[in-house]
Amino acid sequence: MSVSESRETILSEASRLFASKGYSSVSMRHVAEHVGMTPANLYYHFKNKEDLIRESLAFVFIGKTQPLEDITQGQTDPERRFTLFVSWFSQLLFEDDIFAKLVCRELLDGDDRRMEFLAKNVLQRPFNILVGIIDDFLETKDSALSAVSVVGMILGHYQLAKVLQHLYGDRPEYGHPDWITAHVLDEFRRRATAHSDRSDTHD
Amino acid sequence: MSVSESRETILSEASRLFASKGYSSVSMRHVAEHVGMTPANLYYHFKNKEDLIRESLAFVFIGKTQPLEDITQGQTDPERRFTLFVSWFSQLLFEDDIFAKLVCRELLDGDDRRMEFLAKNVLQRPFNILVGIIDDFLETKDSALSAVSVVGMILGHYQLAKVLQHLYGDRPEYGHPDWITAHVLDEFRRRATAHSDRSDTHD
DNA sequence: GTCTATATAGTGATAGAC
DNA sequence: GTCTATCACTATATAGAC
Repeated sequence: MSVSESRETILSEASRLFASKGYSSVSMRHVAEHVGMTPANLYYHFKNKEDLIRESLAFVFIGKTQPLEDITQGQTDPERRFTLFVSWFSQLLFEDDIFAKLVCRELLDGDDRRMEFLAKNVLQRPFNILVGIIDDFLETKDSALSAVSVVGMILGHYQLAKVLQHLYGDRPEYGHPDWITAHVLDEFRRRATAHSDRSDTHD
Repeated sequence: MSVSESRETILSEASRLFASKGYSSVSMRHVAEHVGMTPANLYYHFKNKEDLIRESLAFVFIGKTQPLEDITQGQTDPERRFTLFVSWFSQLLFEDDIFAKLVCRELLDGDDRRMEFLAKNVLQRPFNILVGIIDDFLETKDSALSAVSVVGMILGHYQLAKVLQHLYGDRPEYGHPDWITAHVLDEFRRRATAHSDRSDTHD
C-alpha cells in the first residue's frame, strides 16, 4: 500500500471512530485494529495521537463547504438563496453524521487553536454567505446574530432529534432533513423583509 | 466526614470535571486527587465509574427545571409567558456552564438509557410547558417542532458563542444571556399569533 | 470512612528488524 | 511501509488494614 493510500484508509476509519465515540475514548490501538494494522504503523504516518486527530478533522472538514458556494453563486432572489442555504446545511448535518458529530465535538471540546481551525475551514465562508443572504432577506437588527440563530436552530434540531422521541413519541420524519428544512424556513419566512403577505390565518 | 458530606463533595467536583473535560478524559484518580482522597475511597461511595457519572448527572440535573414552573405558573399573557421561558433557559445555559456542557455531552454521547434519563429529568417538563406556551403564542403548523426550534436556537447560540469571535471579531455581549434573550425574542415575536402589528419598517 | 497495596489491563509512544 | 517487542505510565477495580 502506498503512503497516501494507507494514510487515507487510516484517516477514514479514525474520523469515523472519533466522531462516534469521542477522541479520548478511541485509542491508537482501536484505530489500528479497525484498519488492520499494528499501532506502531500509525506512528509512521502520524507523529502522535493529537496529530491524527487534527488530520482527521481536516480530512472530514476540508472542502465540505465548497458546494454551498457553487449552489448560491448563480442565484439572485433572496428567498431562494435563503432556502438553498437552509436546505444545504440541514442535509449536510442530517446526512453526514461524521461531519455533524465532529462539529459538535469541536464546539464542545475544541481548544482555542482548534476552534480557530473549525472557524476558518468550516464555518467562515458559509457564515459570510449567510450573513449576506440575511442582509437581503430578513428584517433584523443584527444580521450576524441572526445568522447564528439560523445555524443554531438547524444544529439544535439535529442534536435534539435523538431525544425528541422520548419527549414526544417516535416521529421518524423529525429526523429527515427535508422536514427540518421546511420547518426552519417556515419559522423565518414570516420575518422576511420583502414578505409576500400571505397571511393565512389558522383556525 | 459523613457519608453524605463526602458524597456531595465528590459529586460536586466530579460533575465539574466531567463537564469541562468529558467522561472518558477524567479518571477516578483525577476526581480523587481533586477532592483530596484516594481513588479507592471513591469506590466506597460509588459502585464504579459509570455509577459516578450517572449520579453526577443526577446531582446537576435534578431540580434544575423547577424554577421554570414557579415562574410561568402565575402568568396568563402568552407573550409574557414566552418571554419568561426564553429568558429562563438562556440564563440557565449561559450562567451554569456545568449544566450546559453536561446537557450537550448527553445529547452527543448519551446512550438510549441516559437519553431517556435526560428527557425525563431535565427536558420533559420545560418542553411540555413550552409547547403549551407556543400553542397560545406562535402561529405554527407543529408546536412540538417549534418548541425544538426555540430550545435549539438558544442552545445553538450558547454553543456557537465560543466560535463566533473567530468568525466575527470579539463581541463580548454575544455571550450574555440578556442579549441572547432579546435577540431570540425578536426572531420569534413577529410570528406571534396575536401580533400587535408594530410593523416598524427599517431604512 | 479512609487508607495502603496490588491485581490486571489498557495507554501513547519508540527502537530496531524485515 | 509494516512488523515485533517493549517501555513507562495510567486506567478501573478490589482486598484487607486501620
